[in-house]
Amino acid sequence: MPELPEVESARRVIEGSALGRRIATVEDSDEWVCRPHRPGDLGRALVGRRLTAVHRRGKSLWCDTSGVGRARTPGPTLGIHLGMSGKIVIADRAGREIEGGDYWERGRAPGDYRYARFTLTFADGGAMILIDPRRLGRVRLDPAIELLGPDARTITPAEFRAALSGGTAPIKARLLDQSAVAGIGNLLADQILWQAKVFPGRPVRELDATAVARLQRATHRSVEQALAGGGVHTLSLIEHRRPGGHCPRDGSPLAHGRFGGRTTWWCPTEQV
DNA sequence: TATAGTGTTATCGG
DNA sequence: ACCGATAACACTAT
Repeated sequence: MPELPEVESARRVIEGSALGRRIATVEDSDEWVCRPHRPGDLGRALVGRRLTAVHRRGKSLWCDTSGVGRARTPGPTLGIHLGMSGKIVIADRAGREIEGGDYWERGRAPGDYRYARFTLTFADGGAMILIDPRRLGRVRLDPAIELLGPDARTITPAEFRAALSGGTAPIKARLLDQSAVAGIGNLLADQILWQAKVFPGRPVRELDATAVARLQRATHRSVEQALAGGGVHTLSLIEHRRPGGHCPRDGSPLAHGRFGGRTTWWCPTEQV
């Protein structure tokens, strides 16, 4: 289930395997995932076009589309959000599947399309499919990407300081606020706070400059480690984030509670 | 059987 | 109005 690193691997799969193929049919009948569009809207907008590029900011993906036929005017962008249980599957011409990242701990058999919520069929016979059991993902045209904060992978120190300044929210709630910093989910937030040795419930206005700097470095380090390791599950705190788990640095029993509306785990001796 | 869950957003309350 | 907390969304796994 995707946070920034998993969404980036889905982006790379689309980039490597879906660009340039002409869209022949669109299955957009899931009115919840495709809201506010009506069934048929996405098909009318996309059939005959090709995906020409795929971008990511935070956990949001969007594809540029070509003009139809010889028309120069590009089409709308196709926005995709994976929600909590979304996954991109690409089938090549031979029907073989490439999955968008291995972040689904629970395996899915190739060819299991029970939870297909949106499908582009290409003229060459392949397809790009959004598999999403919980239907918390989203597909829509021309999504408002500008509402998101700077991407957590590339945010600058000045942008990071601005994102954390002002307000009274616990730092964990602010890290989860996609309009402040885009891409940090519940697990990544716990890892970042643990790495920076900051208590998740600390109000942002109480953070001094050194804590903010530690948080920024921890954000970059955690994102890069998760990208290299194949997902947020491979991060050190996350592997111990369960009942009976201990801090991988000092061995203290981990504490858990609720901040920003989400279950939170932390080291009660190091995170202050 | 009851509950929690790696995300987002509308709504509620201070 | 601003800010933060909460419930709802739909479904699966424990």
